Amino acid sequence: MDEKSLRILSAIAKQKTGSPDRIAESTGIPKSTVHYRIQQLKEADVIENDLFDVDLEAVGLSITLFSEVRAEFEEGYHETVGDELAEIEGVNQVYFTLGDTDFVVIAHLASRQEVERLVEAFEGIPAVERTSSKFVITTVKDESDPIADYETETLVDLLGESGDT
Amino acid sequence: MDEKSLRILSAIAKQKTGSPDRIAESTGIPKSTVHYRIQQLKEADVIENDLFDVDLEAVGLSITLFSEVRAEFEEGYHETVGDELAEIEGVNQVYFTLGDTDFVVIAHLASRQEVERLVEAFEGIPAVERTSSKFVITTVKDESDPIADYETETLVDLLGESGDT
DNA sequence: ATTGAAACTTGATCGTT
DNA sequence: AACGATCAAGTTTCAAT
Repeated sequence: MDEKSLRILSAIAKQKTGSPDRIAESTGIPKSTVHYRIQQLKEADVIENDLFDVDLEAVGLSITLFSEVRAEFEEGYHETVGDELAEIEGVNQVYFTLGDTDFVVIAHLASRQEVERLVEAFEGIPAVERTSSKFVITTVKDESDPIADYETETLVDLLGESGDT
Repeated sequence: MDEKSLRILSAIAKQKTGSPDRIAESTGIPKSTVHYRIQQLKEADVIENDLFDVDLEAVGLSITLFSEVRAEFEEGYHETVGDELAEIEGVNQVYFTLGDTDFVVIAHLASRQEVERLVEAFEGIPAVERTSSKFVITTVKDESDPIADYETETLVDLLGESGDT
């Protein structure tokens, strides 16, 4: 991972396209080189896939639910609980966190009924002790792909430590 | 938004590609029709853009930070505070939530120093009262695009209410 | 590893139903 | 609005550096 690859990644994120042509144009790097690099990045699983940004409102998933799920567990139990949470229909993200050692669950849902269904499902898991939920009123910012957030040079600085091609 | 468009959206999410060819192949809908529908969806801003999934670990952004930011404010102040939070370098998502009426901030960062910088930046905002942060240890699930999570038929059911072409 | 140019694959367009 | 055939545009490969 070197400066050139980061410039390409940054350009992809900024222009929100992976087209070799457009990336070549904006970076000044020839398109066959861009292509070559993107291949490498895919092979190294740095880039996983390309997909579309979907407007959640437009498809009816207008409710964003944050839940903190606290669970009582023995050693290793958290993986099981995490997986169980992840499998619930409608759950999009599950994080196991340090500190309070509980789960943060994020879901995008279509109706209040869906919310109720989810909370019930959470509490249906034996190990789950307590859940607390909050709804999103306004999404101030949703830049799920963070690469564009950093200036290329910042990234280069940050990555000065690990160095392999 | 009808059943056919949803089948297409679902296929896009599942196969993680927007290629008319591949969507046509998997849905049985002719590719020129798929193309036509995707155009419509783009025009209606249902599909916003295509982009790449980037492995955050691989680019050095291995720390995920959740922060709850509580702010004291008068009427309308929350937009200002939300924007200020969103502008901080490294912040990826900012939600204003109901219930405790505070902000949830999600950031992907490269180092502890970055974490400290962020927390300081949060607390540098005059209206901010209190912040509490937690780190992600394990990402159990990260399906940022939720469409694939729902079976097509579930989506069709959910969308039975609103109907425009 | 990089590149320019050639070869090919794919997405976008057009005309018909 | 849907679709099959056509065209334009794009990506991928190749050979040379």
